[in-house]
Amino acid sequence: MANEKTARWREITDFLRGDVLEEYYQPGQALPGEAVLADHYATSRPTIRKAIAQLVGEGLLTVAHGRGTFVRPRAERRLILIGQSTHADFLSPAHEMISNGWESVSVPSDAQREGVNHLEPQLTAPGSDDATVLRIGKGRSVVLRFTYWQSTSNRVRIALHSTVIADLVGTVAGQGRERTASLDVEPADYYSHLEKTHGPLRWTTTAHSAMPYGGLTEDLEMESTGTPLLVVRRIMHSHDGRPLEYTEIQAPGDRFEAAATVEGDADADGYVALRV
Amino acid sequence: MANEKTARWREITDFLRGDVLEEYYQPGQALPGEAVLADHYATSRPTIRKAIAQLVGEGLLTVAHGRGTFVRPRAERRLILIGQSTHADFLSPAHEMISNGWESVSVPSDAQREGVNHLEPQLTAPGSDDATVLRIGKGRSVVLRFTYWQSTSNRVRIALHSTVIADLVGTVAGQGRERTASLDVEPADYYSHLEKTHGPLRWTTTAHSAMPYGGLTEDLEMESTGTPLLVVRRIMHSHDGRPLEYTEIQAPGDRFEAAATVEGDADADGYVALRV
DNA sequence: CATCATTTGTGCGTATGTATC
DNA sequence: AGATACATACGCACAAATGAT
Repeated sequence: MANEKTARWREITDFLRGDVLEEYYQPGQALPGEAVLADHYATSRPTIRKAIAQLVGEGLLTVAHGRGTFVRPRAERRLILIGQSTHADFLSPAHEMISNGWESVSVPSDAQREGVNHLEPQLTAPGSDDATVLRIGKGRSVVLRFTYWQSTSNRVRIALHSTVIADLVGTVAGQGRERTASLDVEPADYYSHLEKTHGPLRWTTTAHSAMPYGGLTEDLEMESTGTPLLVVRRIMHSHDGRPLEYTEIQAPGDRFEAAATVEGDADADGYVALRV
Repeated sequence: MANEKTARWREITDFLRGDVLEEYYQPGQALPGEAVLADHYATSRPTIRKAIAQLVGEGLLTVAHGRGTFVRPRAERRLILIGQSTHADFLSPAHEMISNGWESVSVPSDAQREGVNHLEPQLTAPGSDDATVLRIGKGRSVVLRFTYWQSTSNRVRIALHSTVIADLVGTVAGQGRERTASLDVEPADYYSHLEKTHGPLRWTTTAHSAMPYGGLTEDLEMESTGTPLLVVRRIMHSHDGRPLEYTEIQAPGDRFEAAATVEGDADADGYVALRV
């Protein structure tokens, strides 16, 4: 026997997914209310809600409080060109991004970061990602800069972080909580300084995906679930291969893609968002 | 006043996420049982389950029926090198991937595809993605090949698809359901044939992320939720920019990253999985 | 502007099933 | 076999957002 019974909510998930993929419910269209669906499938509202939650997690539906459940339209993805020959410091103050259709925005999570402003260099202990990527111990110090950019054309946001090993742009004395530092180099001069002291520089660019958590979904104004992040990392290496700095771009995965090589005319309109 | 009340399950989500990120619960470690947590936070089991479900969706926890809830360890990511100069046909029969540490595997969803075998060229109507990427109408035909590869070293899987516009490798007569076709070119010769007839070829390689759905999570043996896909697409263009074929790689987003440029010695061990 | 119907969100209780050890 | 832990499912009540009246 052993009837291999599938959970009711999974069955309903499959039914609804089928209806969405076959465009029985079309993009942007509202699904019947939860009560109606519960009635239709002869089940309870919690079971329907579970099925819907699953499809939201798969990126196929969005739910709007008080309005209804909708088929999520697929957005066009803009390109982040990676592995380019030029390697600008996107976190340099007054970067040319402003003239390229981006504007700096403040985000909800700014409220939690008292006294820390966008682009203001901040001396801190490395996070575990920082420590791994830069191959340093947790006892060392890094200079952190970050900001949020919003495209003026379509309001899509990205988060930008830069992490530099602190010793390279300043003098760090002591360690742990006793640590003091004087930063000898202006942020605008970081890249040229590092080129002088550790060049010729080499670069590694990677793209991966992850799920956003905490306030990031709100900061980037993403759908709360069902949208992965596209994370682009560019690591600056010294001439002998030691990591010096890295720039991380966090972008909504439904609105951006990374491209290594592009077919000719794609460059034309606002299709290319960033050259990394 | 206006107390801005946050939902209880969100508060608990934040508590638990903090505990995980600060490694109060360490990677691989089990959390207390749902009943214990419910008691600890003076709430009910469904509320605890909702918080846990959220963190599973964020990729921080995994739940094992009958065993417990665990902090998800972070796996190393292997590289998919994109934008390389060589452009092999990964779907060619007996491709050298076998000698490079990959083996072909059958997957659960094979059971649903009656009569269709891996790597067996299949004449079909283009899916909506195919139609968009290849810039053809739904009325045209394409030749589809696909297979699943598993790394012999760490058992990680990827899915590979290739879609060729059917006219380019065979003769299609009629349309719609009346369509018949004779494929004039052997799959092993697709690339050389297209080079001859439409070369010199040009290539575009992109990487994006998306949420997997349907049987794909099982086929790739991914965590059922909380893991995005990394999708790498390589499009073959004719000398005059017309898309001819495209190869799509679907990989678990927690196990792979795409890299455009790599720092020297990364090549050494099994770190580089694929050159696309 | 206020009200009301509709729709989704939150939360608890309860019962039972199934997997693991 | 029994204990423990997670999974499924239903019912209920009330809160909050939305849009129409």
